[in-house]
Amino acid sequence: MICGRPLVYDPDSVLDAAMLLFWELGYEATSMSELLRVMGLSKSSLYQRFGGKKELFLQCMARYCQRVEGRLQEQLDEADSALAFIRELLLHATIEAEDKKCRRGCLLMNTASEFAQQDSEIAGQVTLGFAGLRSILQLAVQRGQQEGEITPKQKASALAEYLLSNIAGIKTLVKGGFDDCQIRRIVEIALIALSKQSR
Amino acid sequence: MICGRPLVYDPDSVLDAAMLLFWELGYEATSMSELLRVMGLSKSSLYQRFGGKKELFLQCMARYCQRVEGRLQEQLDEADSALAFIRELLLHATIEAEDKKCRRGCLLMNTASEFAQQDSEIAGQVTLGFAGLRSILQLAVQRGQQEGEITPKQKASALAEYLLSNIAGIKTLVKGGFDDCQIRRIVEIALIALSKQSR
DNA sequence: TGATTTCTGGACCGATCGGTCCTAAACTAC
DNA sequence: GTAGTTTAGGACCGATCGGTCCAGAAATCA
Repeated sequence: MICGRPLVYDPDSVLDAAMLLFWELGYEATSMSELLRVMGLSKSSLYQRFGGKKELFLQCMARYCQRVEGRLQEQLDEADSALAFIRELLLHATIEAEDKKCRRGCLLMNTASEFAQQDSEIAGQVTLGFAGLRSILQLAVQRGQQEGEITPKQKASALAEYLLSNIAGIKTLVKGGFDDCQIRRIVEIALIALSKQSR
Repeated sequence: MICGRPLVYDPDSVLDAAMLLFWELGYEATSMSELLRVMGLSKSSLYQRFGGKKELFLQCMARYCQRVEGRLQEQLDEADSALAFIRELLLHATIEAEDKKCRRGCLLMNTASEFAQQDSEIAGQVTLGFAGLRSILQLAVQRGQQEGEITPKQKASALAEYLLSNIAGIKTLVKGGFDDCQIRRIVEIALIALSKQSR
């Protein structure tokens, strides 16, 4: 049995702290020294446990995606109707749009925007994250179609991608300074395309 | 009359070079040394003429917004129908979605995403840019309503914001790796909300 | 020609970047 | 106890960051 000096920190919680900082500032604007500060551990501990900055970031991304997907799946399961779930999801951005400061948006969207396709590893993680969200949205759309609240005239996959696009767009506008009233108006229009009367 | 040594560079064209680099890499990931390289001038010239990195960036932003707004206004004026103009605008992102590399998106959206509301000067420039785009989109929607291709049941301003959101969302998905077929499907769904039959 | 003005090239600056490495501490197994 | 193993702290690294400054070049004006 191999067992040396025990850790004095909880790997999960320090990873959460790092995730929050990356989420708020973005990858480039986050320095290792700030990460060390919020994670509360020494340089050698960070490098030994998590690798370098990029590796740490990838772990944060994976953790973020996993957590978001879990939460959404849960909310979808508990929702009275799939359409209500989708509306709440789109309206979620209004929370950040109400108070001005600290609009961190969505780590996945932020990363897609910051890196585009410049780094293959990060692009891969972004693709994974998008696929995860897309599949949950697709399930929601399919359920909505069965429940009769969403038009069956469009493929569920296409509507899911449309919704993903709207989430990304709304997050961007909130970051750009849009307020919650504007966002609410956008959401209501965005939902029109889902409605049964369309086309 | 005061007149010293003449400039050996064209201020407009070096500003364009800087704009392209910021556009491709984002603010944080762009270094002064790289800017000097692509602009082809010496450090003292850059600092004397454009101020520091942030001032240079703000000038690039302003130039970008001004140029984009001009181009869009022109295209709208020349368009056969306002709806056709809007469709083309949304489909514009498919160009970058066709070939994989170098997906720089839109400098304005990128900046909104990178800075959120963290820097007041930059946030102000982003707000200005959004307002400019919004007003052009609103003109287009109004014209489309007059032409009978866009529903009069929604306010033009709300539809304009909805379109802005969709542009932002599509740009983000393209950066995240979506291909042109997926984008085309999203655009067609996004346009449903504008159609006269809706609601 | 000389004075004045402006621009250019690059030396130079402290600070910070991400990252390595070495020593000591804390634990288990024997 | 001692050996073996893993963690923690922090000194230290070269590179690069954005930015300043100064000497000299190139123009106009007297």
